[in-house]
Amino acid sequence: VAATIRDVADACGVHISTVSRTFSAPRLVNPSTRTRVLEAARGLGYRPNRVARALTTGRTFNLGLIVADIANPYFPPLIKAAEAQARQRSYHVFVTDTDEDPVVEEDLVHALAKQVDGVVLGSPRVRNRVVEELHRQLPLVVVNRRAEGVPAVLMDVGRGAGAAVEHLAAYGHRHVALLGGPSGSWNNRNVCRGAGEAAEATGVALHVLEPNAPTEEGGAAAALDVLESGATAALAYNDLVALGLMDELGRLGVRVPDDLSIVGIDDIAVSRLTRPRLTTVAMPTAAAGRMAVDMLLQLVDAGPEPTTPRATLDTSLVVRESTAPPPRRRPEPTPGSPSRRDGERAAHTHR
Amino acid sequence: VAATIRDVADACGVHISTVSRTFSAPRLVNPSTRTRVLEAARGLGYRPNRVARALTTGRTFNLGLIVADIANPYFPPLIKAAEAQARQRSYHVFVTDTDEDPVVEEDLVHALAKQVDGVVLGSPRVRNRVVEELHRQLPLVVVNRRAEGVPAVLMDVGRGAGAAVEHLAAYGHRHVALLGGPSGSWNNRNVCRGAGEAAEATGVALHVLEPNAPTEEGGAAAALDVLESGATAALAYNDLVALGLMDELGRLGVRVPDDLSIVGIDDIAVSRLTRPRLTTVAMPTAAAGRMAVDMLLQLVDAGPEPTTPRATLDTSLVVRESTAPPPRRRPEPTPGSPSRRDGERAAHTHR
DNA sequence: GTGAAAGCGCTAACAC
DNA sequence: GTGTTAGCGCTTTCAC
Repeated sequence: VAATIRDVADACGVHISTVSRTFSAPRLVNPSTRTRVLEAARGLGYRPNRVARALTTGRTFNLGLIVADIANPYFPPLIKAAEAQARQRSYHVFVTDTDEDPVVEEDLVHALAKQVDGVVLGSPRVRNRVVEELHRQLPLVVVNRRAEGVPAVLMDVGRGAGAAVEHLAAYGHRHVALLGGPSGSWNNRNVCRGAGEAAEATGVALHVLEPNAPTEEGGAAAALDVLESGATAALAYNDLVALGLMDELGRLGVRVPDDLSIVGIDDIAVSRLTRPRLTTVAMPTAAAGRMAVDMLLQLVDAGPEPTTPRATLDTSLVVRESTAPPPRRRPEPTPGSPSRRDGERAAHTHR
Repeated sequence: VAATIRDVADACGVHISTVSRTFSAPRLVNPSTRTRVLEAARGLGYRPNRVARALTTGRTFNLGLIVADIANPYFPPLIKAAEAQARQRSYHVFVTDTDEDPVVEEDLVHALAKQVDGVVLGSPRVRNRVVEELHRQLPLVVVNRRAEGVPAVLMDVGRGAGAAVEHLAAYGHRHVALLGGPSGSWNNRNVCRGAGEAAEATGVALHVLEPNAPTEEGGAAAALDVLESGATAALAYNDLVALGLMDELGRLGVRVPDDLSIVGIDDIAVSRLTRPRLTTVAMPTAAAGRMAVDMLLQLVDAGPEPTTPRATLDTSLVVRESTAPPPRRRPEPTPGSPSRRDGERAAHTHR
């Protein structure tokens, strides 16, 4: 039902190549015929078919952006910055979510392959081997991952995690629990490394706990483990985990920061709105999104550089209210505090 | 550099159509040649070019999902549900963000047009005329918008807003401030209507304030207006606005709910983590996402139905801790409380 | 400045 | 079951 280039050509008695030029290289066509074509096109509601165009030119003017979990507030600033940057260069960004599943992630790159001019892989969950392999098949920039020969935007979370541990040590904490994240995540390895080194340097005992899901639920689920570990402070893989933990501790009658200190990582928007406000390691996600798009576009326009670009952005510790000196006695749950997360929900709904 | 269908055909001495069939209609080709083709394909790293395929078939097996602001936690559950539903039917979802800009929104639909089999327009900001026009050009399902002849998934936020006002009235509030949202939003019109009707019915005076951005910043910016309005309670266009307002009121020394009650709309995940926990109107966003994809796929597979489907989902008031009876005296800001949002940030960063 | 012709990578009748 | 042919909508040499 949509008008094609031929309809427009017929409508104003020119060859299709003239119509084509009017849209892709207007300067090559006589101004008067150009306006005639444009008018006919408008009358018919014609728009060049981007799929057909892509088939001949090999260019789509789309970029793909793949993230592990779009519901994690960590990603939106990165996404929006990437989109803004791309839009400025007349590219569109297609965002997709892998649900933290490496298989889905790999599948998505392949699915996007010919439909975009390049892909930004945000915090990949696939293994390095796969990243390198994918990079051979299409322009690829990776965020928070080091892979051989693959352009990358890195955020120095190791330092940030280290600063967090030092901050806790300075308060006098001697036992810190570390709530790990996805094992496929470069980010997580760096958190562990950075925290570990700082712990060693400051003589703090680091209790590394099994990773749960990197979500509020994961954080809530870890509450008892944290208490049992005997730690007086916890460093969480991300703010969501920290917030979930903090909330669950509240239910258990453990006060933050009086009984237990908590540090998150990411500095998502809401961390500033909770009570207590969350102490956290701020990640420069917007800058990372912008930069990833810049690198990708350079890759697309100019081909692979002789030297693979790699940018590392600084993180910084933001001290708010969820950290304090350790209590005299180790924290314990107050028996009798119910732990139902949605108790308030069932009772009051209209109709 | 990527292998084409011809490379595979040559590699195993068959015609390209046989290769084509092995991928799009395997049952039509002899099992033995099929495995030969498959092996050659694997050896060459061949994958059918989805763009080329789309050009002939007219089908991409992609869906577009356009949202006003991906950073608004209202959308992710809808997005994830839509993706899950689509994935189950082997479709991919491309998400894009309009930045609340109607012009970008319209442009995005056109850009997506031939690259997807249909689009879900989540909470459109464009005018109805435009929605109807777009619907004529490609399969389209709209969320939270009624437009002539356009399939829609609606959430009955009017009722929810009404329930919120009734809840406040029952507590004894007589003056309620209403913080409106984007004027292009059907949702906002319904909030206003629902709240207005309930206010009338319960004898509550509704103070409708100028809409700010539907974000935390917008809510914070409205704090003084709310106080000046003389209201003892506020209903916000969404949870983000409510949370921003609540936080700013805290800075001004106004206590929630003791001095002022607040009700949000959406029930985003974090509304359960703030102190006080936010009373809000829960929106069934995940169900809406699922349903929108179902409708769209039906539209794509079966063509337009004789009768345009329209589903309306219920909303429900979730009473938490941000509402209470009005104070004896009207709330006033405590002079001397500074209102710097990021004051804590500048001071403590490592290096 | 414009037309003619070839072809991007694939599918879909239609023969055989 | 497989090969042949035409063509999806567009761009891009190459002539004129």
